[in-house]
Amino acid sequence: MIAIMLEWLSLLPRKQLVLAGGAYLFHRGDRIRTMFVVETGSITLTRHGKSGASLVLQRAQPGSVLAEASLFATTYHCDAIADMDATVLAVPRSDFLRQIETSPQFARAWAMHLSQEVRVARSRAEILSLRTVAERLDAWLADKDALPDKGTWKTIAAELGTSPEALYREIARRRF
Amino acid sequence: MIAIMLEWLSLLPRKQLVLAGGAYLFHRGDRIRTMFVVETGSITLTRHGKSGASLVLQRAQPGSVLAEASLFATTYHCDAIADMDATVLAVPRSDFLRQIETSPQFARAWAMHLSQEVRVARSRAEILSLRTVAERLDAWLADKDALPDKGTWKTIAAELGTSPEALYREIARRRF
DNA sequence: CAAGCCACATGATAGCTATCATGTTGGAAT
DNA sequence: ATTCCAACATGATAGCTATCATGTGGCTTG
Repeated sequence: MIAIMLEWLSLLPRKQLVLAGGAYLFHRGDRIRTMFVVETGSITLTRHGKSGASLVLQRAQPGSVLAEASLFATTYHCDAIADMDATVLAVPRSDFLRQIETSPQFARAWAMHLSQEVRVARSRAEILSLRTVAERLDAWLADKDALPDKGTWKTIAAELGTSPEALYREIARRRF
Repeated sequence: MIAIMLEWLSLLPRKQLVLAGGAYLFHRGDRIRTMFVVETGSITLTRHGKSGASLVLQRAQPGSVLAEASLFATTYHCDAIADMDATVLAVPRSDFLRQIETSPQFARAWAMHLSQEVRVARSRAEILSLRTVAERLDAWLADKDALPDKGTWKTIAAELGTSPEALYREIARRRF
């Protein structure tokens, strides 16, 4: 029942863009004409403040839709840069909007996608608001009900906002 | 341009529910028939794992829609409890769905609401993944471009996942 | 106007984690 | 089978923050 936007996009006219690592997909202020979905690699959306400080808004992995809110804006409010070599699918925004308006199934899939992203992002934020690695792992497990698979722990550590070492230690502590 | 779902709901049949602090609005496993919006007070959604560990999925303040993903599920996957005395508006899910299907404006408002929530939650998660209070405040400022108003610092501290004292110190440090 | 409360403020200390260093191991590739 | 690499593992240390304590000032309330 997990809707994959990539599949739905196969119904729409689209182009593939190839980006070298470090290349910009768009800049803040650019006019929005297109919706993007990451196919391979990864794209990071960053907002830069006046003071030079910056804030990551999204780390888009394969399958992720970029800047969902851009569907309803006229210009981008952030920069998009390829962290590594990447490919993205580009769908004209007008086609995307028309599809939402004319296909109830597509509109439903879009709403489900957004709801899911909200749920995931909120969970992550709540986990990260916990203070110790032990608490964060507990909370993560409340959502998964099983210890993470070996080979992926480093990734989980990043998801938990901690260092791999700290996670190794916490897991080791639980083997008794 | 900020869509307030509460306003849109005035178009739909709805009831007001009054909850005492500590009361459950729904339990995991309950059949979903209704969409809720918090009017006053606050409602927390919590998922409990087998091991006894728990994860907060959402802290809904006035104006927040509860468990947006429940629009497409048959039963709840979490518990909803009133942190304090609260009132919520209840809209039959069938009416909500029909409104989305029949009113393009409503569907658009719903999609905008979801996009906004995604953006906010992702930003918060990225801020919380930073290690020091200084970095978190910088990131927060990149989004706001101004120091927080006095009288709200405690709230900001919670948003930054830190203690009020730590935030006071960091702000004090910047007054030079 | 006095009392009370709450946010702001700052010092001291303990505790947890990031980081660096240094192995160990298991699987992939040749 | 040997090499190579990345994940897993664990020790030591420095640094940052949570927490407790204690104080100050402004605003509300009676």
